[in-house]
This record gives sequence, C-alpha cells and structure tokens, in this order.
Amino acid sequence: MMAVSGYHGAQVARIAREAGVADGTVYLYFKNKEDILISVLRETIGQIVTLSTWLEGEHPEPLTALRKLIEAHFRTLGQNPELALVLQVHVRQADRAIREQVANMMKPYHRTLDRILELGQETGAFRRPFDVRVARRMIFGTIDETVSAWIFTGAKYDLTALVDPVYDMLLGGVGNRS
Amino acid sequence: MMAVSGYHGAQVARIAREAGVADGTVYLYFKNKEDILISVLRETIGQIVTLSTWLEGEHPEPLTALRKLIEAHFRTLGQNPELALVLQVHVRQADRAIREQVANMMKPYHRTLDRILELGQETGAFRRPFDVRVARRMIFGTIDETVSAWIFTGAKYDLTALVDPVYDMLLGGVGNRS
Amino acid sequence: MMAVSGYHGAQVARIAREAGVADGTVYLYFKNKEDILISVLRETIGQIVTLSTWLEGEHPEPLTALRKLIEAHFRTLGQNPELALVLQVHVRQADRAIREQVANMMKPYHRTLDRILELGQETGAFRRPFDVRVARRMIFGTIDETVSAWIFTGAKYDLTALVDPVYDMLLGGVGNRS
Amino acid sequence: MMAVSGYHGAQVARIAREAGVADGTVYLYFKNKEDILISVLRETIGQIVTLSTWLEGEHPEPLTALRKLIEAHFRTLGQNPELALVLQVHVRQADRAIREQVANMMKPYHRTLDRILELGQETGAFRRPFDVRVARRMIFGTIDETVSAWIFTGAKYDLTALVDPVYDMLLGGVGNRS
DNA sequence: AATGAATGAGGTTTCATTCAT
DNA sequence: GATGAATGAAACCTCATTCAT
Repeated sequence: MMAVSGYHGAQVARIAREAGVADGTVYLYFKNKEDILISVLRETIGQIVTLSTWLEGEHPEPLTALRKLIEAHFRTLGQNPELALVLQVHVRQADRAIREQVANMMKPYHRTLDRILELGQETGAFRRPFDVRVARRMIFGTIDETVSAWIFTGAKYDLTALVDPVYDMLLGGVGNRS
Repeated sequence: MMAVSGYHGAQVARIAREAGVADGTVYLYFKNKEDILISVLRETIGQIVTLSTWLEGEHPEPLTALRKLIEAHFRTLGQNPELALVLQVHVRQADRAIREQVANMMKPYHRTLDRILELGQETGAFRRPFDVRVARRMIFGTIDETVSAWIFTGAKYDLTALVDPVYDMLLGGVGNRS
Repeated sequence: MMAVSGYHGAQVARIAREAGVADGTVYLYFKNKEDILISVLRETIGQIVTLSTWLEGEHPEPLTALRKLIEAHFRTLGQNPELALVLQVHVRQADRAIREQVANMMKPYHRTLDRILELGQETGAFRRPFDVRVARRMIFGTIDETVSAWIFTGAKYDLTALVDPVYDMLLGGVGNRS
Repeated sequence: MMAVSGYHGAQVARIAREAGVADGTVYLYFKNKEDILISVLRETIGQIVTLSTWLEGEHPEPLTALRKLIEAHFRTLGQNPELALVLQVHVRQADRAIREQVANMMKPYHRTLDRILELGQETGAFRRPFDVRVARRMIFGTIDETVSAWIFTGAKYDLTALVDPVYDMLLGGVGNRS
C-alpha cells in the first residue's frame, strides 16, 4: 500500500494525488514530508548499495567487480528515471539533515568501491600509485555526472549503453601512455 | 555596496540579515530572489569560464591546457568556499529556470573542454578512441565531485593540493595498461 | 460554505476574519484577491442586469419599464447594503482591469436603458429630441448618486421609498414647462 | 515650487519624479501621502466651489445660474483631465477619512445647488413639487456621470460641448408632458 | 533646502499538517 | 483505516516614510 513511487519533489498534495490517496492518508504512512523523501531514498539507494555489496562478493576479480558496479548503478537508475530524478535533483534540494542521512546511506557503496580499488592495486589489476580517495571520487563523480546528464536531457537514451564506454574511460583515462 | 557574499541559500530575510541590511534593501539591488542567485552565479561561473577560455588560448598544448583548467577551477573555488557552497549546493536547490540558466553559463566551459580533448586526440596527446562527451563528463564529474567532497567536509584542506593527483588520475585512469 | 458576504474592501485577512475562517481558507474558494471582488460583483451586477433584461421583456410599455428598472435597482441594493457598499465604493478602489470587467458586466444594463429610451421616443412616451446617451447618463447617474448618498449616510432609510420621486424627477426634469 | 499637478494616484516616488524632485523633498511640502491628495483636491474642488458661489451671486436668475454652474463644472475639469481623473477616480480609492473631507469640501457646492433650486421653485422657474434633495442628486449625479464617462473614454472629446444638452436634459427630463 | 539610500511594517499567497467525520 | 476541508506559519515583495549628508 502507498508505493512511494510518485515523489516529484513537490507538494504533499501532489504526492498524495499521484499515489491515489487523500492528503491526510499520507500521514498514516509517513511521519512528515521529509520522511517521504528519506523513504524513497532508502529504497533506491538501498537497492544500489545492496547490489554493490552482493556484486563485490559475487565477482572477486576487481576489474569485473568495477564493471558490474557501474552496470548495476546505471541499470537501477536507468530502469527508473523517476527515482533517478529524485536522487540526482531533489536530494540536493533537501536540507542539511537529509543530505547527511543520504551521505550515510551511500557510505557502504563508497567503502565497496574503496575495497575494490585497494584489492585491485594489490593484485596489480589497477596501477600504482594513486590515492584511493581520488580514484573513488573520479569513479563516483563520473557515474554521477553521466546519470545527471542523462536526466537533464530527458532520459531519452539507454543509460546502460554507456556502461562500457564509461568503464573503459575510467580504466584508461584520457592520456596516451604509449 | 551590498556585496553578494552572504548568500546562504534560503530566505531573503536571512540573506538581508547576513548582509547587514533590512529586508527591503535587498530589492534596491536585485529584482527578486532569483536575481540574487543568478547574480552570485554569474560572478562565480563567469570567472571560471573566462579563465578557462583565456587559459585555452594561452596554453596551446592540450595536456598543459587541461592541467591549467583544473588548477583554475580548484583555485577559484578554493579561494572562496562561500561561493563554492552556492555553486555546489544552492544552485541545485533552485528551480528548473535557474538551473537552465546555469547550464547555459557553463556551456562555454564545456565547449572549451571539448576543444582541448579534440585537439589532444589530433595531436596524439590523448589516446584514441574515446567519445569526447564521455571524457568530458568524466573530467567535469571528477572535478565537481572533488569540490563537493571538499565542501561537505568543511573546506578544511587546501583544494589546490589536489590539482596534480586529479590531473594524473584523469590522464591515466585506474587501469594498469602494462 | 464561505458566503461572499463579508467583503469589506481591504485585506484578505479582514475578509477571512469576517467570514469566520482562516486566511488560507479563502484561497480554497477564490483564486486570488481579485477573484473575490469579481465574484461578489458578478453576483450583484448579474442580479441587476438579469432583472433589467427580464423587466424589459415583461413590460413593453417604456414608462413602466423605466419605473420597474429603477425599482429593481433600488430594491436589489436596498435589500443588501453590504453589497451596495462594495458596488458603490470598493469597485472604484480596484485597479483598471477590474473596473473594465465591471464596465463590461454593466453593458447589457446600459443597452437595456438605451432600448427603453429609443422605444419610448418612437412611441411618443418620451419627448423628442434628446440624445439617448445623455439621457442614459442622466438616469444612471441619478440612480447611482441616489444609492451612493444612501450608502454614505449609513443606509438608514428605505431606499425603495425613493423609486417614485426619482422616477418623477427623471421624467419631468426640474424645469417648469408651462 | 512643487506644483501638485502630477498626482496619478500612485506611489510617492512617482509623484516626486513627475514633480522633478527627490522622494524626500515631497515631505518638506506635505505631511504625508494623504496630505498630497487632500491638497490636490482642495485646489480643484475649491476652484469649482468658489466659482459656483461666485456665479450664484453674479447670476440671480436660477435658470441662468444652473446653466452657468454646469458650464463652470465642465470647463474646470474639461481643461484639466489630469485633475478630473483624480477627482473621479482616485478620491474614491481613498479611505473613509479622506472621502469625508472631500464630502465636506463639496458641501458649499451642494448648498449652492440647493439655494438655486429653492429660489427657482419660489420664482416659478422650476416646477413644483419636487424634493430639492432628489433634484440636487439628479443634477449632481448627472454631471458626475457625464464627467466620468468622458474620463473613462479617454477625455477625447470637448466636455463643454455637453453643457447645453445636459442642461436641457435636466430641465426637461425624459418625459413627454404634452 | 534638498537628497535618495535605507528602512521595516504590512500585504498577498503557499502549502505541510491536523482532526472531525 | 481513510478522508479532505480547514488551518496558520512563513515566505516574498512593495512602498510610505525617515534621516544622515
């Protein structure tokens, strides 16, 4: 009951209407408006986080793990532009408290990335030396910017088609090493 | 008079208070609330955009141009955390109209990046093949995420110290090509 | 619910208070402040206009029609001093846009008056020659001034008692033709 | 200095600009905004009132006096549409206190009208019986409506051309006495 | 005498939240 | 459980008025 699908970053009245219930009914399921956003986020972010952790276990090879991670991220949001909109746009409209909660939710994801990177450096799959935090921010920033660009242009193309180009780009960088 | 330094994101009353003037005074210098934000942004973004264009002309060598671009971006925002906060946080809280104006302001910057990338591919400074848009989003996304991380942790360290690590990361990627 | 009786001319807060509801409640029934005034006017003017048109059809005899018109006008406003106050005072405080809408609402009334006057001239009930517009303005101006005087003195006496004196006055003028 | 010509029913800033002085300067000549309106009114109404009293003395014959009165009224306002606008429109936008002051200023005018009417009834120039107040309201209402119509259509035609038609109308009424 | 930048009270409108039904 | 009419705090903005220069 009361699927939190229709969060458009708008008035509670609109959320209620899109969920097909009365305004007051919303408050039977959520404490307040902030709680609605948090719930939507927990659901979406949780999905990505859970998937990333599971993938890490499933694919011990760092290169494969990284590729699967990107794929999971793009697939999850690509299948649900509405939720991507919330994540890329509306979260940033929220106040400090919410943004901190989101940051906390994302932490496992960042730690997974860190572990993949560290393991890859140990196994020689990734080159040395680089600061793991810098690399993590590059990976996350690139994914984030790619999703945002996709959202802002109207989510018209297939996001998963960018998994390999982005993966290659992150792996090889722009420089010509030869 | 009425320096636009104190834009902390929210009510006109707060902006006025932080600027040390009465509510109504704000409207002697700005048409409306949106105008305040746009003004702050034009100033900051304009600075980055102008600098990037100038740097491109000054440094014909693509690798140097890219490094200088990152340096200019980090230096401009690093010197003014307050404005960085507006750019990284408050712009995204604004409505569609403002975000589109910001996107337009940023276009020259993106085009500069594209030109640097294309030139680098021609001269062999950058490797082939890669999609310029994907590369541009990686570069911009990485810079953006790096600045955001800096802001969210309280702008405590020196942002320009990250110019070289980020530059190297973007150039080499995470992969081990040997 | 939310009878539009309590329009006393000024702040929405006052209108709300006099209607016994909260400020925000007003906006459940009216789009904005202008809409409140327009609604009150449409109701009152509509009543007078409708009545005048109906009377014109009912009483083909121009003299009777004119008398009935004056009676209808005085009776409608006489029964509702509050609405008369709005019509005689507050409309004139409104901006150009509203006054033009009111002028449009009144047009059928003026046309009815014109038709009665023209018919009366043809049948010989009214004297020739006179400019219908001048006559119409005399009739309307006299009615209007009579109502205004009644309002400004506190609506203490019975307005309908003036139907015959005004009717006689308009018919005979002040001059002594003998 | 500071001719009160440019009262457009608007902001003090506009009045000041049209008078070619700074905002603050207005307050050297007027106590407050209400005082500006009152001054403009005293000037205009005073002119009409003075003229009407003088005319009454100058023309002992009631019929002539009435005609001269209408002429004075139309000529005064006809020569100065700006002031007519204030009188016909902006006064009615003012609050109760101002309207009462205006009513007081107009009293001598109304008394003059009353005296002319009473004298006319005694001399037989005007017919008996009619209630002087009803007649006065007819005369004043007709004049007022005629001026208002002239103003609202943009003050394009010559108002004084209506002196005789209106005078005849008021004298003869619409009825056919034969 | 004159200025005009600054003020801040007060107006309209929105919308998250409540509660009687 | 569900409703949705009603609420009222709070936001933006205007403009008559003041006062240091």
